[in-house]
Amino acid sequence: MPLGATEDLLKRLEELVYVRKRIKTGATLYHNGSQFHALYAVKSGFIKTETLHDDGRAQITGFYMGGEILGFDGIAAEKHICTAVALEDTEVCIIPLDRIGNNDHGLNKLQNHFYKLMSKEIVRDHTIMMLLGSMHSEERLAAFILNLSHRNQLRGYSADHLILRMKREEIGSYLGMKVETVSRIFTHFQEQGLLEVHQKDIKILDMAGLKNLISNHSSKPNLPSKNQ
Amino acid sequence: MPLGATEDLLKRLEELVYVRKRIKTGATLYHNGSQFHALYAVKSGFIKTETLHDDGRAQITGFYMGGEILGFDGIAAEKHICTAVALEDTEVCIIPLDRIGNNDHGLNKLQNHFYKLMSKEIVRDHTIMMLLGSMHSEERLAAFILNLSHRNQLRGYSADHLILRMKREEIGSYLGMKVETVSRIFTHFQEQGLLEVHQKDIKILDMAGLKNLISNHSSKPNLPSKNQ
DNA sequence: CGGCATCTTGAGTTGGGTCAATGGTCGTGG
DNA sequence: CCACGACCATTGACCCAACTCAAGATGCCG
Repeated sequence: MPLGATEDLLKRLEELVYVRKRIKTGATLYHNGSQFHALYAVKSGFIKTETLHDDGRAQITGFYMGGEILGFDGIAAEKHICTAVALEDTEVCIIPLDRIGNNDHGLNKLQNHFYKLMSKEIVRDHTIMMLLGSMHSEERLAAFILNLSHRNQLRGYSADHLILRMKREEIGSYLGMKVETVSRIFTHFQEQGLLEVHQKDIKILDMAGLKNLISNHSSKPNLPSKNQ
Repeated sequence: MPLGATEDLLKRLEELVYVRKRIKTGATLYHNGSQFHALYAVKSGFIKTETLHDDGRAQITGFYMGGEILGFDGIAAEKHICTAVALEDTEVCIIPLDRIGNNDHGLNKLQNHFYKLMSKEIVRDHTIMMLLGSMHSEERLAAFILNLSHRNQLRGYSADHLILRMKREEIGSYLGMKVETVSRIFTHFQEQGLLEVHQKDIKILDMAGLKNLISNHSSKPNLPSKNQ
């Protein structure tokens, strides 16, 4: 989720909210069903959120890296509807939501910021719905890589060198496909000269080629619908 | 999107926000890319929102009926990222967002309500990601029908009699499948004695059977992932 | 160096897509 | 009131993208 110029917000938050928390690789920050207490801003590290279905199926709903905020799902019912797990040692800032409501200190802008953040999360979700609902596997993976690249860049890192924090299975869960498919597509992209892949170390060789893959490919399920 | 006991909020809004708007069948409330001005509460009627991809592909991201609020996607960048189209003659209340920010009149609770509504939208989106990412077509359609039924019930109507406001193609776009598949599954459900289908008029004959279909069926893409 | 987890690759199957034809339903005009 | 045409829904036959199952390969950690 590209947060853009949220840096100022984060700085202001740091002044207000000094409570930090460290989560070790594999540990959970909150659980599906647990009471909602606060939002969390990722300081460093990497977190995945996943929803569990009754029958055991899981869907990863998001990956969060430095500068991004998670936990918005918990506000609605005051309990979380997904589980947040650290994929590497991670440090978060805890943001109790009531702080945001009490705007005695001219924090009105903060409120607006939060509306925007939540809206951004909604926009992100719509993008993923688009991915899942109307793109082929190759397009989804290309879009995923490009998104990670973009976020890497926003955080001041290279746009064409990524180190994946999640395993293939998790990419698959996020993008709605099986591990084997993810793996095959990585191989394929490498054969096409789009990527150079060494396990979790990815170099983007042909950014334009990847982008092209998304916009030019033909449709899967749906055509534009001119209602009426 | 089940909004539950939002009735009181709507009532209070009505006092504040007397601006109404009527949208005829097929007309749009706002467009992809247009400036964000306000949120909209559906008074009566039915609205779909759809995102357009550059290459012409479309994905329907939501259906909104009486008592539900749309437009949250526009807050982030102050422009809408989807298009809202009325599927039948519809009346909405216009909710300019700045009203929510200015809480001189003890509207703090209103703010919190809005956080909750946005969070609910996020939760809803996660549910759909789950649908699209890890369920088979039959399960998706079953979940869709059950969701409509539930919302119908919340609004005081029958739980087992629905009149679909959208066409098959739109259901397909929302659920990530083609019209033909939607149609075949309706036929199949009818053969199974789960539904009685006459065009857009749907009677649910076996609610339990539909629910069962969702939780008991085996997985498609992903198994639970016990990280580490 | 061995054991375990993750990733890759292959072969075979299938759910759902494509294409094409038919059947309903509704609104409009003669 | 009926006929025509437009749009939508259904059905069938065929096909392919992605899944399943089954080895291997690779890498990691004790």
